[in-house]
Amino acid sequence: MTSHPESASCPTSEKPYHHGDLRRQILDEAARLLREEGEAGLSMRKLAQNLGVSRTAPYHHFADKQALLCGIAEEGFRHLREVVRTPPYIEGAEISEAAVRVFVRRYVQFSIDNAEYYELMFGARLWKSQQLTESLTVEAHNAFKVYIEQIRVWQQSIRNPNIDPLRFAQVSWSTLHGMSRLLIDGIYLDATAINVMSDTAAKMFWQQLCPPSQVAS
Amino acid sequence: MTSHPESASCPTSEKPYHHGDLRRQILDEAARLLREEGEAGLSMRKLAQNLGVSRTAPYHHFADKQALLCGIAEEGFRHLREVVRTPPYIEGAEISEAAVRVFVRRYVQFSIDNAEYYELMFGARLWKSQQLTESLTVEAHNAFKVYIEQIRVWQQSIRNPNIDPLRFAQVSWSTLHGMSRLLIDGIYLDATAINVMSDTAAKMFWQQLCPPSQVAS
DNA sequence: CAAGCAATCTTGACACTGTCTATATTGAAC
DNA sequence: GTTCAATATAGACAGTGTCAAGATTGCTTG
Repeated sequence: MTSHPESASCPTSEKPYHHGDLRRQILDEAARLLREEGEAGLSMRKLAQNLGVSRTAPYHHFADKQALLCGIAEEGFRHLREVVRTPPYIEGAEISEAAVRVFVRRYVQFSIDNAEYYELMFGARLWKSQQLTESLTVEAHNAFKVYIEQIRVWQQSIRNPNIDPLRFAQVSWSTLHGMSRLLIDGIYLDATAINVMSDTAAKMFWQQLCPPSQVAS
Repeated sequence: MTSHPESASCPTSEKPYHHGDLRRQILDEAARLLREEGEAGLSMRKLAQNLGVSRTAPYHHFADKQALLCGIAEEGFRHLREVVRTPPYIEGAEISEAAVRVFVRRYVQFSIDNAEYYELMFGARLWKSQQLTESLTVEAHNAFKVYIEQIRVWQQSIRNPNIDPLRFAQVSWSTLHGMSRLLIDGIYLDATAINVMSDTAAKMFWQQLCPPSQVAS
Protein backbone atom coordinates (compact mmCIF):
# COMPACT_ATOMS: atom_id res chain seq x y z
CA MET A 1 0.00 0.00 0.00
CA THR A 2 2.56 2.59 1.14
CA SER A 3 5.31 1.28 -1.08
CA HIS A 4 5.26 4.42 -3.21
CA PRO A 5 5.61 7.30 -0.80
CA GLU A 6 6.27 9.76 -3.63
CA SER A 7 2.87 9.05 -5.16
CA ALA A 8 -0.05 11.43 -4.73
CA SER A 9 -1.61 9.44 -1.92
CA CYS A 10 -0.41 11.57 0.94
CA PRO A 11 -3.43 12.99 2.75
CA THR A 12 -1.50 14.13 5.81
CA SER A 13 0.14 17.10 4.09
CA GLU A 14 -1.68 20.28 5.07
CA LYS A 15 -2.99 21.62 1.78
CA PRO A 16 -0.99 20.63 -1.29
CA TYR A 17 -1.36 23.15 -4.06
CA HIS A 18 -2.01 20.36 -6.51
CA HIS A 19 -4.95 18.37 -5.32
CA GLY A 20 -3.93 15.24 -7.20
CA ASP A 21 -7.27 13.48 -7.34
CA LEU A 22 -9.64 16.32 -8.05
CA ARG A 23 -11.38 15.02 -11.17
CA ARG A 24 -12.45 11.84 -9.44
CA GLN A 25 -13.65 13.66 -6.36
CA ILE A 26 -15.57 16.19 -8.44
CA LEU A 27 -17.50 13.41 -10.14
CA ASP A 28 -18.31 11.75 -6.84
CA GLU A 29 -19.30 14.90 -5.00
CA ALA A 30 -21.41 16.07 -7.93
CA ALA A 31 -23.30 12.79 -7.97
CA ARG A 32 -23.80 13.05 -4.23
CA LEU A 33 -25.17 16.58 -4.51
CA LEU A 34 -27.50 15.55 -7.32
CA ARG A 35 -28.81 12.66 -5.30
CA GLU A 36 -29.31 14.54 -2.08
CA GLU A 37 -30.42 17.96 -3.29
CA GLY A 38 -31.55 17.46 -6.86
CA GLU A 39 -30.38 19.22 -9.96
CA ALA A 40 -31.07 22.64 -8.47
CA GLY A 41 -28.66 21.84 -5.64
CA LEU A 42 -25.69 21.25 -7.89
CA SER A 43 -23.57 24.28 -8.65
CA MET A 44 -19.97 24.49 -9.72
CA ARG A 45 -19.20 26.86 -6.89
CA LYS A 46 -20.75 24.79 -4.13
CA LEU A 47 -19.01 21.79 -5.55
CA ALA A 48 -15.63 23.48 -5.33
CA GLN A 49 -16.33 24.79 -1.87
CA ASN A 50 -17.35 21.37 -0.55
CA LEU A 51 -14.08 19.95 -1.86
CA GLY A 52 -12.05 22.78 -0.40
CA VAL A 53 -10.76 24.22 -3.65
CA SER A 54 -11.32 27.53 -5.37
CA ARG A 55 -14.38 28.19 -7.52
CA THR A 56 -12.57 27.88 -10.82
CA ALA A 57 -10.49 24.83 -10.02
CA PRO A 58 -13.05 22.38 -11.50
CA TYR A 59 -12.78 24.19 -14.83
CA HIS A 60 -9.35 22.65 -15.32
CA HIS A 61 -10.95 19.21 -15.41
CA PHE A 62 -14.24 20.00 -17.14
CA ALA A 63 -14.65 22.63 -19.81
CA ASP A 64 -17.92 23.78 -18.30
CA LYS A 65 -20.86 22.54 -16.27
CA GLN A 66 -22.28 20.77 -19.29
CA ALA A 67 -19.07 18.78 -19.70
CA LEU A 68 -19.20 17.77 -16.05
CA LEU A 69 -22.75 16.51 -16.45
CA CYS A 70 -21.66 14.58 -19.52
CA GLY A 71 -18.92 13.01 -17.45
CA ILE A 72 -21.39 11.86 -14.83
CA ALA A 73 -23.79 10.49 -17.43
CA GLU A 74 -20.91 8.60 -19.03
CA GLU A 75 -20.19 6.79 -15.82
CA GLY A 76 -23.86 5.97 -15.59
CA PHE A 77 -23.85 4.32 -19.00
CA ARG A 78 -20.85 2.20 -18.13
CA HIS A 79 -22.64 1.12 -14.99
CA LEU A 80 -25.87 0.36 -16.86
CA ARG A 81 -24.12 -1.79 -19.41
CA GLU A 82 -22.67 -3.90 -16.65
CA VAL A 83 -26.03 -4.36 -14.99
CA VAL A 84 -28.00 -5.24 -18.08
CA ARG A 85 -25.42 -7.40 -19.75
CA THR A 86 -25.03 -9.85 -16.92
CA PRO A 87 -25.07 -13.52 -17.96
CA PRO A 88 -26.80 -15.71 -18.74
CA TYR A 89 -29.09 -13.41 -20.71
CA ILE A 90 -26.72 -12.32 -23.41
CA GLU A 91 -25.89 -15.92 -24.10
CA GLY A 92 -29.55 -16.69 -24.51
CA ALA A 93 -29.22 -20.36 -23.75
CA GLU A 94 -32.51 -20.69 -21.92
CA ILE A 95 -34.84 -17.85 -22.72
CA SER A 96 -38.07 -17.87 -20.79
CA GLU A 97 -40.65 -15.56 -19.32
CA ALA A 98 -38.79 -15.75 -16.05
CA ALA A 99 -35.62 -14.51 -17.75
CA VAL A 100 -37.49 -11.58 -19.24
CA ARG A 101 -38.95 -10.86 -15.83
CA VAL A 102 -35.51 -10.70 -14.27
CA PHE A 103 -34.31 -8.48 -17.06
CA VAL A 104 -37.14 -5.99 -16.58
CA ARG A 105 -36.75 -5.93 -12.85
CA ARG A 106 -33.05 -5.31 -13.17
CA TYR A 107 -33.48 -2.38 -15.52
CA VAL A 108 -36.06 -0.67 -13.36
CA GLN A 109 -34.10 -1.35 -10.21
CA PHE A 110 -31.01 0.19 -11.73
CA SER A 111 -32.87 3.34 -12.68
CA ILE A 112 -34.23 3.70 -9.18
CA ASP A 113 -31.00 2.91 -7.39
CA ASN A 114 -29.10 5.33 -9.59
CA ALA A 115 -31.79 7.91 -10.19
CA GLU A 116 -29.39 10.83 -10.22
CA TYR A 117 -27.37 9.17 -12.98
CA TYR A 118 -30.39 8.00 -14.92
CA GLU A 119 -31.88 11.47 -15.08
CA LEU A 120 -28.74 12.82 -16.69
CA MET A 121 -28.22 9.84 -18.99
CA PHE A 122 -31.64 10.22 -20.57
CA GLY A 123 -32.56 13.81 -19.89
CA ALA A 124 -33.19 16.61 -22.33
CA ARG A 125 -30.61 18.69 -20.47
CA LEU A 126 -27.85 16.84 -22.27
CA TRP A 127 -29.44 15.41 -25.39
CA LYS A 128 -31.07 18.54 -26.67
CA SER A 129 -28.05 20.71 -26.01
CA GLN A 130 -26.11 19.67 -29.12
CA GLN A 131 -23.03 19.76 -26.93
CA LEU A 132 -22.56 16.13 -26.05
CA THR A 133 -19.10 14.90 -25.27
CA GLU A 134 -17.88 12.51 -27.92
CA SER A 135 -17.05 9.85 -25.39
CA LEU A 136 -20.57 10.11 -24.04
CA THR A 137 -22.22 9.56 -27.41
CA VAL A 138 -20.05 6.51 -27.97
CA GLU A 139 -20.97 5.08 -24.59
CA ALA A 140 -24.67 5.75 -25.11
CA HIS A 141 -24.80 4.18 -28.53
CA ASN A 142 -23.03 1.16 -27.17
CA ALA A 143 -25.69 0.77 -24.53
CA PHE A 144 -28.51 0.77 -27.06
CA LYS A 145 -26.58 -1.61 -29.30
CA VAL A 146 -26.25 -4.05 -26.44
CA TYR A 147 -29.99 -3.79 -25.85
CA ILE A 148 -30.90 -4.50 -29.48
CA GLU A 149 -28.46 -7.38 -29.51
CA GLN A 150 -30.22 -8.80 -26.48
CA ILE A 151 -33.56 -8.62 -28.25
CA ARG A 152 -32.13 -10.22 -31.35
CA VAL A 153 -30.76 -13.14 -29.35
CA TRP A 154 -34.14 -13.64 -27.72
CA GLN A 155 -35.91 -13.55 -31.04
CA GLN A 156 -33.57 -16.09 -32.64
CA SER A 157 -33.80 -18.32 -29.63
CA ILE A 158 -37.56 -18.35 -30.00
CA ARG A 159 -37.64 -18.49 -33.79
CA ASN A 160 -40.45 -16.00 -34.11
CA PRO A 161 -40.01 -14.31 -37.50
CA ASN A 162 -42.96 -12.00 -36.92
CA ILE A 163 -40.89 -9.80 -34.62
CA ASP A 164 -38.85 -6.96 -36.03
CA PRO A 165 -36.04 -6.73 -33.46
CA LEU A 166 -35.49 -3.01 -33.98
CA ARG A 167 -39.17 -2.11 -33.55
CA PHE A 168 -39.62 -4.39 -30.60
CA ALA A 169 -36.47 -3.02 -29.02
CA GLN A 170 -37.70 0.53 -29.43
CA VAL A 171 -41.12 -0.13 -27.95
CA SER A 172 -40.01 -2.38 -25.11
CA TRP A 173 -37.27 0.03 -24.15
CA SER A 174 -39.87 2.78 -24.20
CA THR A 175 -41.86 0.80 -21.66
CA LEU A 176 -38.87 0.30 -19.40
CA HIS A 177 -37.85 3.90 -19.76
CA GLY A 178 -41.37 5.16 -19.17
CA MET A 179 -41.80 3.13 -16.00
CA SER A 180 -38.41 4.26 -14.75
CA ARG A 181 -39.08 7.91 -15.40
CA LEU A 182 -42.55 7.88 -13.88
CA LEU A 183 -41.09 6.33 -10.76
CA ILE A 184 -37.99 8.50 -10.62
CA ASP A 185 -39.82 11.72 -11.31
CA GLY A 186 -42.21 11.02 -8.48
CA ILE A 187 -45.35 10.58 -10.56
CA TYR A 188 -45.87 6.93 -9.73
CA LEU A 189 -45.64 7.15 -5.99
CA ASP A 190 -46.55 3.67 -4.87
CA ALA A 191 -43.11 2.14 -4.62
CA THR A 192 -44.50 -1.17 -3.46
CA ALA A 193 -46.11 -1.67 -6.86
CA ILE A 194 -42.81 -1.60 -8.70
CA ASN A 195 -42.37 -5.33 -8.87
CA VAL A 196 -45.95 -5.96 -9.88
CA MET A 197 -45.67 -3.41 -12.64
CA SER A 198 -42.37 -4.87 -13.78
CA ASP A 199 -43.87 -8.34 -13.98
CA THR A 200 -46.89 -7.08 -15.86
CA ALA A 201 -44.57 -5.48 -18.39
CA ALA A 202 -42.51 -8.65 -18.65
CA LYS A 203 -45.63 -10.65 -19.32
CA MET A 204 -46.59 -8.23 -22.04
CA PHE A 205 -43.16 -8.53 -23.64
CA TRP A 206 -43.25 -12.29 -23.42
CA GLN A 207 -46.63 -12.50 -25.08
CA GLN A 208 -45.20 -10.48 -27.92
CA LEU A 209 -42.08 -12.59 -28.29
CA CYS A 210 -43.88 -15.89 -27.91
CA PRO A 211 -47.62 -15.56 -28.54
CA PRO A 212 -49.86 -18.39 -27.31
CA SER A 213 -50.80 -19.35 -30.86
CA GLN A 214 -49.36 -18.15 -34.14
CA VAL A 215 -51.81 -16.14 -36.17
CA ALA A 216 -51.22 -15.69 -39.87
CA SER A 217 -52.53 -12.17 -40.32
CA MET B 1 -66.58 42.89 -31.51
CA THR B 2 -66.01 46.52 -30.55
CA SER B 3 -69.30 46.90 -28.80
CA HIS B 4 -67.66 47.32 -25.40
CA PRO B 5 -65.22 50.21 -25.77
CA GLU B 6 -64.74 50.53 -22.00
CA SER B 7 -63.42 46.98 -21.74
CA ALA B 8 -59.70 46.27 -21.35
CA SER B 9 -59.14 45.78 -25.07
CA CYS B 10 -57.67 49.16 -25.80
CA PRO B 11 -54.17 48.65 -27.18
CA THR B 12 -53.79 52.18 -28.53
CA SER B 13 -53.22 53.81 -25.13
CA GLU B 14 -49.55 54.53 -24.66
CA LYS B 15 -48.56 52.59 -21.56
CA PRO B 16 -51.28 52.04 -19.00
CA TYR B 17 -49.90 51.49 -15.55
CA HIS B 18 -52.11 48.49 -15.12
CA HIS B 19 -51.42 46.06 -17.86
CA GLY B 20 -54.81 44.42 -17.66
CA ASP B 21 -54.04 41.13 -19.32
CA LEU B 22 -50.67 40.29 -17.87
CA ARG B 23 -51.33 36.86 -16.43
CA ARG B 24 -52.53 35.50 -19.74
CA GLN B 25 -49.61 37.03 -21.64
CA ILE B 26 -47.10 35.70 -19.13
CA LEU B 27 -48.35 32.17 -19.64
CA ASP B 28 -48.20 32.51 -23.42
CA GLU B 29 -44.81 34.17 -23.58
CA ALA B 30 -43.37 31.67 -21.11
CA ALA B 31 -44.58 28.78 -23.25
CA ARG B 32 -43.11 30.44 -26.32
CA LEU B 33 -39.74 30.91 -24.63
CA LEU B 34 -39.74 27.31 -23.44
CA ARG B 35 -40.53 26.05 -26.92
CA GLU B 36 -37.98 28.19 -28.73
CA GLU B 37 -35.10 28.31 -26.28
CA GLY B 38 -35.65 25.45 -23.90
CA GLU B 39 -35.90 25.53 -20.14
CA ALA B 40 -32.60 27.35 -19.80
CA GLY B 41 -33.97 30.18 -21.91
CA LEU B 42 -36.86 30.92 -19.61
CA SER B 43 -36.20 33.43 -16.87
CA MET B 44 -38.60 35.61 -14.96
CA ARG B 45 -36.61 38.71 -15.88
CA LYS B 46 -36.42 38.04 -19.59
CA LEU B 47 -40.10 37.22 -19.53
CA ALA B 48 -40.93 40.56 -17.96
CA GLN B 49 -38.66 42.42 -20.31
CA ASN B 50 -40.18 40.81 -23.40
CA LEU B 51 -43.60 41.87 -22.22
CA GLY B 52 -42.47 45.39 -21.43
CA VAL B 53 -43.05 45.30 -17.69
CA SER B 54 -40.72 45.52 -14.74
CA ARG B 55 -38.86 42.49 -13.43
CA THR B 56 -41.06 41.93 -10.44
CA ALA B 57 -44.41 42.50 -12.11
CA PRO B 58 -44.96 38.77 -12.80
CA TYR B 59 -44.67 38.10 -9.08
CA HIS B 60 -48.07 39.65 -8.57
CA HIS B 61 -49.60 36.90 -10.69
CA PHE B 62 -47.42 33.95 -9.70
CA ALA B 63 -45.90 33.48 -6.28
CA ASP B 64 -42.59 32.39 -7.74
CA LYS B 65 -41.12 30.73 -10.80
CA GLN B 66 -42.29 27.34 -9.61
CA ALA B 67 -45.89 28.56 -9.47
CA LEU B 68 -45.61 29.89 -13.00
CA LEU B 69 -44.37 26.52 -14.23
CA CYS B 70 -47.28 24.86 -12.42
CA GLY B 71 -49.62 27.20 -14.23
CA ILE B 72 -48.21 26.23 -17.61
CA ALA B 73 -48.38 22.52 -16.76
CA GLU B 74 -51.97 22.94 -15.67
CA GLU B 75 -52.96 24.30 -19.06
CA GLY B 76 -51.15 21.37 -20.61
CA PHE B 77 -53.23 18.88 -18.63
CA ARG B 78 -56.45 20.54 -19.66
CA HIS B 79 -55.31 20.35 -23.26
CA LEU B 80 -54.28 16.70 -22.92
CA ARG B 81 -57.61 15.68 -21.49
CA GLU B 82 -59.39 17.18 -24.46
CA VAL B 83 -57.16 15.39 -26.91
CA VAL B 84 -57.31 11.95 -25.32
CA ARG B 85 -60.96 11.99 -24.39
CA THR B 86 -62.28 12.60 -27.85
CA PRO B 87 -65.18 10.34 -28.86
CA PRO B 88 -65.89 7.68 -29.79
CA TYR B 89 -63.27 6.07 -27.57
CA ILE B 90 -64.64 6.92 -24.17
CA GLU B 91 -67.98 5.51 -25.20
CA GLY B 92 -66.27 2.28 -26.21
CA ALA B 93 -68.98 1.26 -28.62
CA GLU B 94 -66.71 -0.36 -31.16
CA ILE B 95 -63.35 -1.16 -29.64
CA SER B 96 -60.81 -2.54 -32.08
CA GLU B 97 -57.11 -2.63 -32.78
CA ALA B 98 -57.61 0.31 -35.09
CA ALA B 99 -59.15 2.32 -32.26
CA VAL B 100 -56.20 1.55 -30.02
CA ARG B 101 -53.90 2.56 -32.82
CA VAL B 102 -55.57 5.93 -33.16
CA PHE B 103 -55.42 6.40 -29.41
CA VAL B 104 -51.68 5.72 -29.27
CA ARG B 105 -50.92 7.94 -32.21
CA ARG B 106 -52.91 10.75 -30.68
CA TYR B 107 -51.11 10.58 -27.37
CA VAL B 108 -47.67 10.59 -28.93
CA GLN B 109 -48.60 13.30 -31.37
CA PHE B 110 -49.84 15.48 -28.55
CA SER B 111 -46.61 15.09 -26.64
CA ILE B 112 -44.59 16.06 -29.69
CA ASP B 113 -46.76 18.95 -30.73
CA ASN B 114 -46.77 20.31 -27.19
CA ALA B 115 -43.34 19.24 -26.08
CA GLU B 116 -42.74 22.30 -23.93
CA TYR B 117 -45.93 21.61 -22.00
CA TYR B 118 -45.35 17.87 -21.78
CA GLU B 119 -41.91 18.29 -20.26
CA LEU B 120 -43.34 20.36 -17.45
CA MET B 121 -46.42 18.21 -16.95
CA PHE B 122 -44.37 15.09 -16.34
CA GLY B 123 -41.00 16.41 -15.31
CA ALA B 124 -39.17 15.98 -12.02
CA ARG B 125 -38.82 19.74 -11.84
CA LEU B 126 -42.38 20.00 -10.59
CA TRP B 127 -43.21 16.59 -9.16
CA LYS B 128 -40.21 16.19 -6.94
CA SER B 129 -40.39 19.70 -5.60
CA GLN B 130 -43.19 19.07 -3.08
CA GLN B 131 -44.51 22.48 -4.04
CA LEU B 132 -47.23 21.60 -6.48
CA THR B 133 -50.12 23.97 -6.87
CA GLU B 134 -53.32 22.44 -5.61
CA SER B 135 -55.16 23.11 -8.84
CA LEU B 136 -52.37 21.35 -10.71
CA THR B 137 -52.60 18.19 -8.63
CA VAL B 138 -56.34 18.08 -9.18
CA GLU B 139 -55.94 18.50 -12.92
CA ALA B 140 -53.24 15.84 -13.09
CA HIS B 141 -55.17 13.27 -11.10
CA ASN B 142 -58.16 13.88 -13.31
CA ALA B 143 -56.06 13.11 -16.36
CA PHE B 144 -54.93 9.77 -14.99
CA LYS B 145 -58.43 8.94 -13.87
CA VAL B 146 -59.71 9.50 -17.38
CA TYR B 147 -56.99 7.22 -18.68
CA ILE B 148 -57.84 4.39 -16.29
CA GLU B 149 -61.51 4.82 -17.11
CA GLN B 150 -60.65 4.43 -20.79
CA ILE B 151 -58.84 1.18 -20.10
CA ARG B 152 -61.71 -0.11 -17.98
CA VAL B 153 -64.18 0.58 -20.77
CA TRP B 154 -62.01 -1.28 -23.22
CA GLN B 155 -61.65 -4.22 -20.90
CA GLN B 156 -65.39 -4.49 -20.26
CA SER B 157 -66.11 -4.13 -23.94
CA ILE B 158 -63.83 -7.07 -24.61
CA ARG B 159 -64.85 -9.14 -21.63
CA ASN B 160 -61.33 -10.22 -20.79
CA PRO B 161 -61.25 -10.86 -17.04
CA ASN B 162 -57.54 -11.64 -17.08
CA ILE B 163 -56.66 -7.97 -17.33
CA ASP B 164 -56.24 -5.91 -14.20
CA PRO B 165 -57.23 -2.45 -15.45
CA LEU B 166 -54.99 -0.61 -13.03
CA ARG B 167 -51.89 -2.65 -13.86
CA PHE B 168 -52.52 -2.51 -17.56
CA ALA B 169 -53.11 1.23 -17.36
CA GLN B 170 -49.85 1.74 -15.51
CA VAL B 171 -47.80 -0.30 -17.94
CA SER B 172 -49.40 0.94 -21.14
CA TRP B 173 -49.16 4.52 -20.00
CA SER B 174 -45.50 3.85 -19.24
CA THR B 175 -45.02 2.80 -22.83
CA LEU B 176 -46.72 5.89 -24.18
CA HIS B 177 -44.84 8.10 -21.79
CA GLY B 178 -41.52 6.42 -22.55
CA MET B 179 -41.93 6.80 -26.28
CA SER B 180 -42.94 10.41 -25.87
CA ARG B 181 -40.03 11.26 -23.65
CA LEU B 182 -37.46 9.51 -25.78
CA LEU B 183 -38.71 11.44 -28.79
CA ILE B 184 -39.06 14.76 -27.01
CA ASP B 185 -35.72 14.55 -25.27
CA GLY B 186 -33.98 13.93 -28.56
CA ILE B 187 -32.84 10.39 -27.85
CA TYR B 188 -34.96 8.75 -30.53
CA LEU B 189 -34.00 10.95 -33.44
CA ASP B 190 -35.68 9.25 -36.37
CA ALA B 191 -38.93 11.19 -36.49
CA THR B 192 -40.15 9.23 -39.49
CA ALA B 193 -40.36 6.09 -37.35
CA ILE B 194 -42.86 7.61 -34.95
CA ASN B 195 -45.91 6.13 -36.60
CA VAL B 196 -44.35 2.72 -37.02
CA MET B 197 -43.37 2.69 -33.36
CA SER B 198 -46.82 3.84 -32.33
CA ASP B 199 -48.46 1.07 -34.31
CA THR B 200 -46.09 -1.52 -32.88
CA ALA B 201 -47.05 -0.38 -29.41
CA ALA B 202 -50.75 -0.47 -30.29
CA LYS B 203 -50.39 -4.00 -31.56
CA MET B 204 -48.70 -4.97 -28.33
CA PHE B 205 -51.52 -3.43 -26.29
CA TRP B 206 -54.14 -5.10 -28.41
CA GLN B 207 -52.57 -8.51 -28.03
CA GLN B 208 -52.73 -7.97 -24.28
CA LEU B 209 -56.33 -6.88 -24.26
CA CYS B 210 -57.51 -9.50 -26.70
CA PRO B 211 -55.04 -12.41 -26.96
CA PRO B 212 -55.36 -14.69 -30.02
CA SER B 213 -56.36 -17.63 -27.83
CA GLN B 214 -57.19 -17.71 -24.15
CA VAL B 215 -54.69 -19.65 -22.09
CA ALA B 216 -55.62 -20.83 -18.64
CA SER B 217 -52.29 -20.42 -16.89
C1' DC C 1 -68.76 62.42 -6.09
C1' DA C 2 -64.93 61.71 -2.61
C1' DA C 3 -62.21 58.57 0.20
C1' DG C 4 -60.14 54.58 0.93
C1' DC C 5 -58.49 50.23 -0.10
C1' DA C 6 -56.70 46.45 -2.47
C1' DA C 7 -54.72 45.13 -6.64
C1' DT C 8 -51.11 46.08 -9.51
C1' DC C 9 -46.69 47.90 -11.03
C1' DT C 10 -42.06 50.00 -9.99
C1' DT C 11 -37.18 50.64 -8.28
C1' DG C 12 -33.49 49.04 -5.16
C1' DA C 13 -31.02 45.58 -3.09
C1' DC C 14 -28.99 40.94 -1.92
C1' DA C 15 -27.10 36.57 -2.50
C1' DC C 16 -26.30 33.43 -5.75
C1' DT C 17 -24.94 31.45 -10.32
C1' DG C 18 -21.57 30.22 -14.69
C1' DT C 19 -17.53 31.55 -16.67
C1' DC C 20 -13.94 34.75 -18.57
C1' DT C 21 -9.20 36.79 -17.69
C1' DA C 22 -4.93 37.19 -15.63
C1' DT C 23 -1.81 35.46 -12.17
C1' DA C 24 0.52 32.16 -9.09
C1' DT C 25 2.32 27.66 -7.76
C1' DT C 26 3.86 23.25 -8.64
C1' DG C 27 5.75 18.51 -10.52
C1' DA C 28 8.14 16.67 -14.07
C1' DA C 29 11.25 16.77 -18.46
C1' DC C 30 15.27 18.29 -20.55
C1' DG D 1 18.64 23.86 -12.57
C1' DT D 2 15.80 25.87 -16.00
C1' DT D 3 11.73 25.43 -18.63
C1' DC D 4 7.17 24.13 -19.47
C1' DA D 5 2.73 22.45 -19.13
C1' DA D 6 -0.56 21.20 -15.80
C1' DT D 7 -2.98 22.81 -12.12
C1' DA D 8 -4.62 26.05 -8.75
C1' DT D 9 -6.00 30.93 -7.47
C1' DA D 10 -8.39 35.67 -7.01
C1' DG D 11 -10.95 39.29 -9.52
C1' DA D 12 -14.55 40.67 -12.34
C1' DC D 13 -18.90 40.67 -15.13
C1' DA D 14 -23.41 39.69 -16.59
C1' DG D 15 -27.20 37.12 -15.42
C1' DT D 16 -30.53 34.90 -12.14
C1' DG D 17 -34.65 34.46 -8.35
C1' DT D 18 -36.82 37.05 -5.03
C1' DC D 19 -37.50 40.06 -0.94
C1' DA D 20 -38.76 44.83 0.86
C1' DA D 21 -40.55 49.46 0.32
C1' DG D 22 -42.76 52.75 -2.31
C1' DA D 23 -45.75 54.51 -6.42
C1' DT D 24 -49.86 54.35 -9.28
C1' DT D 25 -54.23 52.89 -10.47
C1' DG D 26 -59.28 51.17 -10.65
C1' DC D 27 -63.14 49.44 -7.88
C1' DT D 28 -65.95 49.89 -3.82
C1' DT D 29 -68.26 51.97 -0.34
C1' DG D 30 -69.82 55.81 2.00
